[in-house]
Amino acid sequence: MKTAERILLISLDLFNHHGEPNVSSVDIANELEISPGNLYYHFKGKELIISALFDLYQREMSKILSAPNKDKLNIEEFFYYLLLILQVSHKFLFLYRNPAEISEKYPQVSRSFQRVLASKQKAYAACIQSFAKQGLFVGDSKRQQQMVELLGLITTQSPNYHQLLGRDINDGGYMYQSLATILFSLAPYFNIEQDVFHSLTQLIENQNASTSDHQT
Amino acid sequence: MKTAERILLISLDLFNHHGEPNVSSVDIANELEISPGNLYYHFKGKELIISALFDLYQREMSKILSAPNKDKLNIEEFFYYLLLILQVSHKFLFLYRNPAEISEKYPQVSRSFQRVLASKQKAYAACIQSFAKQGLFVGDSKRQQQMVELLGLITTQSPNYHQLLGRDINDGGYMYQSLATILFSLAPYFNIEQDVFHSLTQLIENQNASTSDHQT
DNA sequence: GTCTATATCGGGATAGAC
DNA sequence: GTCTATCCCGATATAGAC
Repeated sequence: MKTAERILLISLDLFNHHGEPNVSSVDIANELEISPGNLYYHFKGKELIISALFDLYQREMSKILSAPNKDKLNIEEFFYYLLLILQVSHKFLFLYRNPAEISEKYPQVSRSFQRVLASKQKAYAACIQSFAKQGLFVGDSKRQQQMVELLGLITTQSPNYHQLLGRDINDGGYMYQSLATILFSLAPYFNIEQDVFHSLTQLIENQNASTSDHQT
Repeated sequence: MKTAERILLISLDLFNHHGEPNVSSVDIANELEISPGNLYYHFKGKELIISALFDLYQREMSKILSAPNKDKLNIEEFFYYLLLILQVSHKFLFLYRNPAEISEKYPQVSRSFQRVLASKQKAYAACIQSFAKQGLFVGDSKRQQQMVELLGLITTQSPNYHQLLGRDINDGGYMYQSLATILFSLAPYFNIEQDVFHSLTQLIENQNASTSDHQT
């Protein structure tokens, strides 16, 4: 593997685990067992590493966002869609962790990030609207908007929340808990058969159990 | 006002606005128009400032948490209770912003913080349980737990969420939006008269409007 | 209590040899 | 492409005068 690529992968890993500000260029170089000088040959500063990582994130996220045919989405597809989004977000966790700092230190990245998130919200809105049209979601436009807001909150902030409470988030088990929470909030507004709801619940719980065996 | 106290107040303000890691001791000294040496006379390092601030937070928060008589809580009281919690959290916003970093740099504070949050979750659970006993909340214990989880997520993470989307959070207007979101998620599981629900919605919206006139 | 001056340290950044 | 050596700078921390 090329050095430049290795740098990005290791940096991503370190940023996700320790938080971007806690990782210095020297840390990255040490972890790779190369010299700081060499690191700077490939990326002239942490800022460039971060924007390269952000580009990766952006590409992966927009691929997913544009994927579903939102005209006749069903509920299982929707939850799978949410899971994909959670997984990409998890892969680039560090971006979600300190909005205040990112926007102070890397305003460029921050603005692009906000655009990505805005299009994510738009995609959610499209999904809910599609459900409403199909008669699956029962609620006026204000409630639809509330639902979109709640989806955004849960999908972007649940890792922070779990970490705040001191839970281990590295294994990503929190993602299934997030899906369960979404299902919980969504269900009352949803016009779905009991067995679909039930099987979806089971599915999420099983996944959750399989990743969280060793948690508190 | 004593210098030590002034230091705490200014530090709190700077931390909340710019994020703790972006504020150096010199910044604090400059803002106060005192010398760095003088600052160190009062607090030997940022760490001590932070734990002093945390003590203030802890005291204010536990006063609120212990306040309500949870035996026969009504819904209006509950929302007022939530508002108080949101307000204290907002006052000490910086604590909520970077769980990863706080826990790496100040493990002591981080652990105490987790204890406070745990007791907050307990208080939510007690409220929901009380509602359930009064027949106001309709849902098995699993749903009650989900509700507690969602309350925790919304009340701790909504400022991060709004900031992530680039919204201005300094005026605290997001708090009413959070209450609206909570009402939205809670309502379907709640057995309340239409007019109570309606007046509560109105109340929250009016408050929201009065703070968010100048927002996007 | 408050100041000035200074020491120390770590991260960011670059030059030049290999 | 990679290394070593070095520089710069900002943040932390302390000593000693007033």
